[in-house]
Amino acid sequence: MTKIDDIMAATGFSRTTVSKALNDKEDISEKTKKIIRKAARDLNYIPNINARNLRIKHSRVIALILSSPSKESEKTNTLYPLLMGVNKYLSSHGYELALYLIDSERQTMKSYVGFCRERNVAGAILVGIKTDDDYIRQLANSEIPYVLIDVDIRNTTHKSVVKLDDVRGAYDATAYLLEKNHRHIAFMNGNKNSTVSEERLRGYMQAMDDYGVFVPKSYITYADFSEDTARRTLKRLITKNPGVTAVFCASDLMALGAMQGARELSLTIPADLSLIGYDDIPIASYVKPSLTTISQDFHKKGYEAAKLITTQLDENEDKKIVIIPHRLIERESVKRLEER
Amino acid sequence: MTKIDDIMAATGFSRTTVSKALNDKEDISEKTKKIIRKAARDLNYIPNINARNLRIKHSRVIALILSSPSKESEKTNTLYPLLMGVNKYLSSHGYELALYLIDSERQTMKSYVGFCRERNVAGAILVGIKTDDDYIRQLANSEIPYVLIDVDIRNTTHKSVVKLDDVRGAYDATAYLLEKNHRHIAFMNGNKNSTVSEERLRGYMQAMDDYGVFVPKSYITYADFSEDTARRTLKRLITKNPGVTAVFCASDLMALGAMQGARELSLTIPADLSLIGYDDIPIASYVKPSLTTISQDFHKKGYEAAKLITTQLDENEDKKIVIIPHRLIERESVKRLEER
DNA sequence: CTGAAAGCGCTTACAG
DNA sequence: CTGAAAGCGCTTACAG
Repeated sequence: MTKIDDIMAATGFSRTTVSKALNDKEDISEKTKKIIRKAARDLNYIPNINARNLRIKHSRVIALILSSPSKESEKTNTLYPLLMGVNKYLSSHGYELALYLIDSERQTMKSYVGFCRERNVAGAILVGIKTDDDYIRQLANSEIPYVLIDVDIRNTTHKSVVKLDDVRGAYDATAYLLEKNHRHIAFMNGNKNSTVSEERLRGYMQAMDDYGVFVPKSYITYADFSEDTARRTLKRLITKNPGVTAVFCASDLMALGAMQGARELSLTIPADLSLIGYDDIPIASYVKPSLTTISQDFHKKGYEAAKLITTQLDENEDKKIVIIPHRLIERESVKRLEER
Repeated sequence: MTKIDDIMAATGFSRTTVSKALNDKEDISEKTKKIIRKAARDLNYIPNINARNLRIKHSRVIALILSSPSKESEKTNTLYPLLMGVNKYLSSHGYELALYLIDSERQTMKSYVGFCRERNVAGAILVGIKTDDDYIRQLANSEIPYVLIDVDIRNTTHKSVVKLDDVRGAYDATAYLLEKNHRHIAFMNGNKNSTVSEERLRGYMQAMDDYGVFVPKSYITYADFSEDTARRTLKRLITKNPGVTAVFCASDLMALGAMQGARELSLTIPADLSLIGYDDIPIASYVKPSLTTISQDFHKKGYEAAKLITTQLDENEDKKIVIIPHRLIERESVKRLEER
C-alpha cells in the first residue's frame, strides 16, 4: 500500500505539500499538483480513510438507521429504493454510507448513538421509527445532526423531517371513495404510535367530515401494518358492519391482507367491497384485481433525506421539513356506486 | 468524547492497561478490568474505530458489493433479504458492513478494489456481477479476500462461492414440466455472460435429453432478465413456434413479462400455455394465476456468504463452495397435459 | 508557494 | 500483571 510518504520520496516534495496537492488546496501551484497527481496515479495511491477521519476528527459518513420488521419489508420492498436514493445522493457528493439495520432481536444492538459515535458519523438518517421509541430521544438529545423520515418527534420545533403530506394523502384516498358515491367507508389504520397513522386518520376524518358523512367508531380499526392482522381485522370489521361498502387501508400490505380476508368471506372485490391502499408497492399492480392506491416515491424520499442532512452539514442550512408528493393511482379495486 | 486517556486519568492505570482491559486481554487481572470497565461506563466511553483500524492496519469491515439494475431489483426485491442476511451474520459476529452499490451510471464510481482499499476492508462479498466484468478480475488479482455470490470466475480453483445448484434447479423445473407431459418446452434464459444462465441452460438441456426430447434451436431464447424484453421475446417465440406448450423462464420477473406477452397474444395461462419461473419473488404468489417456480432463500445466501468470508478470515479456513438449497413451489401456472 | 513538526486515539512489542 | 514509548497515515497551524 502506497502512502503519502512514498509520493513524498518519489517527487521530492514535503509531506505537507503532497497532502495539500492531493486535496487540491489553493496554495499549491498547478505545476506541483500535476507532478504529485501523476506520481500518485503511477504509484496507485489510495488514501487511508481511517487516518484521515482520525485526524480531521469528523468524517463524511452518514448513518442510515433502518428499523424494519424483516418479514414484512421483504414483501413491501420500500426500503430498498429508499436505500438506493440515499446512496445515490451520498455517493455523488463525496459522502459515505453506514448502514445500521435494527433487527427484531434488538438486544445485540448498541444504541444508534453508540453506533454513530463509534464511527464518528457526521449525521444520521432515521427511518420508520415509532414515536415512542426510546433511542430516538437519545439521538435528539445528542449532538449528532439527524433527519427523520416519516417520523415526527413532538414538542420539538428544531428538526428536519422528510415525509409525505399524509393528511392530504389519506384525504385524497377517502375523497376518491366518496366521489364514487361510497358513504360507508371504513378505515384500517396501522399503528397508534406512528406519525403516518395519526396523520392518515386525520385525513380520513377530515374528508368524511367535509362530505358530511358520519363515522361510526367501529369503522376505525388498527392492523399494525401487518398483512395477516389485516386479514383477520377485515373479517371482524365486515361481520360487525355488513353495511360497509369500501375500506381505506393505510398500507398496501394491509390492503392485500384485507383482500384475502374478503375472499374468505366470499366477497368479490370490487363488486361487493371496494378497497384502496397506500404506498403503491410492486405487488399492488400485479394482484387481481389490481390495487387502487396512493403512490409514494421511496427513492426520492431517501434522496431528499440525504440531501437535507448533507446540506445542513456543509452549508449550515436551517432545519426544515421536506414534503414528498404523493399521487393517487387508479386501478381496479374500487367500484363506482350508483347514486341514491 | 471520552477517550482512553480520560479513563487512564480517572483510574490511575496506564494507557496500555486501560486498552488491554477494555479489549479483555488475558494478561490483565480481573480486578483491574472491573475497575476500568466501570470507569468506561461511567464516562460513557466509546472507542474510536478510526483510530483502532488505523493502528491495527486492518479492520473488521466487510464490503458488500451489489450490482443491480435498480428498476428491476425494486420489483424483484431479492437484494434486500440478501442484505439482511449478510447484516445479520456480520453484526452478531463483531463485523461491520460497508455497502457499495453499483449504480447504472458507473462513471462516478471507483473500482471495487479502490473502495475496499480506501477503507481497509478485511474482505468483500460480490453479488450479481457478470462473468465478463472487468473489476471482478481486478479484485481476484488483488490481495483482498472475497467471496462470490452466484458468479463463478473461470480458470481459478482458488475461490469461495455461494450459489444454488442451478443446473439441478433448472433440471427440476424442466423435469416437472416433462412429468406434466409437456414436450414442446421452450427456455427463456437471462444473459449469456452470467453463471446462473449458463448453468440453468445446462440443466434444461440435460432434463430434455434425459426424457429423450429433441430441442429445436429456436426454443432457446434470451431476455436479459428483463420483464419487458421477456414480454416481447415470448410473443416472438410463440409466433415462430406455435406448438410450444410450456416455457421455463430463468427468472420470475421474466415469467411475469412472459405472462403479459401471452395475454397480448390472447393466450390464457395455464390453459393455452404453461409457465414456470425461478426465484420465488414475492409477486409470484400474488399474480393470477400464481406462478409455479423454483424458490431460493436469499436471506440464507447472504448469511452464508458472510459466514464464509469471516471464517476464512478468522480461522484461516479454506476456500470452498457453499450450495444453498432450492425447492420447487407448485402453484397455478402449469397445466397437466393429457398423455398422448 | 513550500516544509518541519505536532498530534488525532488507539494498540502492541518490549521491558520490568 | 503493569507501564513507557513508538507508530499507524494522515492534516494543518505555523514559519519561512
